[in-house]
Amino acid sequence: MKVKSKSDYFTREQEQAARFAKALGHPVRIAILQLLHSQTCCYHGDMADELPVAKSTISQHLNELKDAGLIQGDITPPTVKYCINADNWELAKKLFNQVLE
Amino acid sequence: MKVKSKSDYFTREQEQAARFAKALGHPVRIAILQLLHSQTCCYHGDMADELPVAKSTISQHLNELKDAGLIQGDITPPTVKYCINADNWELAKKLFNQVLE
DNA sequence: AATATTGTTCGTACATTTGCGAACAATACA
DNA sequence: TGTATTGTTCGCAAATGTACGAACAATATT
Repeated sequence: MKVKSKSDYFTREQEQAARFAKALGHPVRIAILQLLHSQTCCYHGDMADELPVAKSTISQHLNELKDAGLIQGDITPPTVKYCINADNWELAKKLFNQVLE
Repeated sequence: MKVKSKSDYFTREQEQAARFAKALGHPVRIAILQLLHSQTCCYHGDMADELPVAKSTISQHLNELKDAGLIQGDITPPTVKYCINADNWELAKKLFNQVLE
């Protein structure tokens, strides 16, 4: 007998808004997004120089932003150039504004 | 000898944006904000009826939203009427929009 | 083939978050 | 004074998040 799954209680918009918000919910990730947006610093290594955390930690934060769809990586070894996913960023802003109409 | 504290690496805006975002980073809390905004359901008990979590869990989520400054509670025992903190909600939206200019 | 550069993954440790039911507090009512 | 009603707090368990250095992978350079 099938019990109503938890994901049925929330709309896709609610889940998506929460997902985006969670990804933004750390100062390092906010800073990463701003660095990416400034265009002067799209490479992982450049960010590691700017931010007060280990590069492995930055890798994790980059992954979370990537999984949330807020950024995308352009791999040309040995460097990786990260960019903001403009479409999803717009979507995120739209959802946030939409939460309270 | 004073070592640079971690909070010095991020601006107040970055910290505040991350704080708001973190508070929004859960479907239940998104739903709570929307229920509050709909005005038909400002009491804790009403939310407990709508949401698929225990009332004690809702209490925790309400506290997190309150601590983040996104809502405020109007206590008239035995009920508590929660309302959105409009000023901070505006600030949050402003900060989110401001993150990427 | 060695070496250097860039970034990810792994292993570990610790803190925070999420969730529940039980117990508690505070008021209103019988 | 019982007894509902409404929410919060407590105690616990499990999951997730944060952070680091070491090890690894992939390429470019010597």
